[in-house]
Amino acid sequence: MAGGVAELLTGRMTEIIDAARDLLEAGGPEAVTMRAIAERLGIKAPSLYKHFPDKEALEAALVAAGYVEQAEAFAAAGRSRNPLAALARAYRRWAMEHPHLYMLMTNRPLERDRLPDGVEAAAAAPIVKACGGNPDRARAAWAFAHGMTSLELANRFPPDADLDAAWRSGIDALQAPHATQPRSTT
Amino acid sequence: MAGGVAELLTGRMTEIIDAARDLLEAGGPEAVTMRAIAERLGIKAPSLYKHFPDKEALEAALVAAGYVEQAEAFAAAGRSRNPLAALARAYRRWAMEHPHLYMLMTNRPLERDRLPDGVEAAAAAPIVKACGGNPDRARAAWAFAHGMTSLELANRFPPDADLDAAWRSGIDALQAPHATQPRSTT
DNA sequence: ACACTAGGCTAACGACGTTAGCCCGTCAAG
DNA sequence: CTTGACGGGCTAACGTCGTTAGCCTAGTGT
Repeated sequence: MAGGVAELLTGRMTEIIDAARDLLEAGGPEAVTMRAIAERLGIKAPSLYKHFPDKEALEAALVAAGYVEQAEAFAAAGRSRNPLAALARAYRRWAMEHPHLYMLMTNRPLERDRLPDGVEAAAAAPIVKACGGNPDRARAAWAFAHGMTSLELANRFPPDADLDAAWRSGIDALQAPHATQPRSTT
Repeated sequence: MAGGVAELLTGRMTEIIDAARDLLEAGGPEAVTMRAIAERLGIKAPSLYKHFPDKEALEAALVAAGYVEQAEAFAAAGRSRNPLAALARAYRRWAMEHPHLYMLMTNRPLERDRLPDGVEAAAAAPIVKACGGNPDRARAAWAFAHGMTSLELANRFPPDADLDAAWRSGIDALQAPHATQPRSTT
């Protein structure tokens, strides 16, 4: 059984995940209840446990599907010229189109053994490439994008903030163009 | 009415918030139940509703207290030379010391009218100052710090990632607009 | 003396995740 | 055919959660 969670999804499982996702995107996280998922499928809540051991496992599958979809959205942007800016746009865009799913994917610890291996790494790969393979800078850029996105979704910026300008400012700074000296301040 | 939530806290209210906070820091968010808070105070859960209209209001008060405390921790760092780096260290440090509270403060929307006015702004002010008053760059820096912190707390970085290096890389890039070395031979 | 109020209490409701146990259809092996 | 395993439904129920209704008591201002 090694492989952990990388088990294949039976048809019924994907139906369940789709139902959960519809509820999530329509009504936020508190709309995703076992009873509501079941009702949407015309079955009763306990039947869901024939397919997933518990709600957390179901959510983990939802998150995994999200990462796959996200990775697809990023792949195209990664091939652009000025890939960092394009990726940032794609990142923000995807999150704004699926705000609740994005938060489910990033908020809270969510132990990694619930996720198929490498699913996160695949989504992150284009960013690393866009940072010229510098993993520290790539993580910084990822953190910046996630931070902007998370704060925007959580409504943490003042209403008059110019978020486009903030994104530009950050991307601009984090670009790894000239003067990529690891030691800059003497 | 005006003033919103800026009402003063009666003695009993701060006791309740302290109890909630103890539970939060000790057992994570799901340990914070109305019954558990009450038990810690030697009373019963419904009595809490004599002091807070609902659990969300109680959590909002907890979050507000967190912002105040955070702002205090940042104030000192803001007065350092190289304030951006010092603030980043303080930011990360505070979050690591209060991980659950930090997540409660930043995750999920949490409508702002629950918070006393300006409590967020006060915490953000030193960052703006450290960015030479450039608000876009300040927001980018804030987002970077929050992103790094959030991803670290959510266990999103691979175990072998050098987070100190990533922080350094980001701070370095975001420092001042154009390679504004503090003392470049002026 | 009396009413008001702050702040406790018990009982209970409905929604939630979850478990136990039953049942029925399909289908391969005898 | 019969049979037996099993996938995938079902009902009933449990314990926990936030929350409400309604009662009671000690202190206080008039």
